[in-house]
Amino acid sequence: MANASPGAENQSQEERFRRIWEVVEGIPEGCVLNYGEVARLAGLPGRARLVGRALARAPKKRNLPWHRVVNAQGKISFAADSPRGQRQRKLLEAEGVVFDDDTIDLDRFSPERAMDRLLWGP
DNA sequence: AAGATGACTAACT
DNA sequence: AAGTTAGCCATCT
Repeated sequence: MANASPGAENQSQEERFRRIWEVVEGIPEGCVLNYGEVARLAGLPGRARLVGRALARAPKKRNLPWHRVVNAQGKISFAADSPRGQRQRKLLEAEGVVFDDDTIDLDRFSPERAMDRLLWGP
């Protein structure tokens, strides 16, 4: 039988998650990327929501820098007063990401910009 | 099994 | 500036 096992259908989904996790792992310290961007880089354009799902289901074991993913407005996608929201903000601030009234300047803290800093200096 | 939900976003009011 | 709408689609009820 070609694909009667329940696991077979989940294979491609697992594959997508893995690609998303790989992209997130590639975000340098002190940088952030938004969900849509991560999706694009993972070869899944237009599927920002899938990135959120993938992060929610990421194995703890993997030690993903999940906190470096924020929404397209440069804001944390958890309520600012929620435990998760505060934890994410703390993690980011600890690596030098600056919040301007709950909002991060995505250009300033993009990995692209980090590369420019390396080449041209701050 | 069908409908709601959501760690989203771009495009419109 | 802030709210709504339409795409998105795997998971959860």
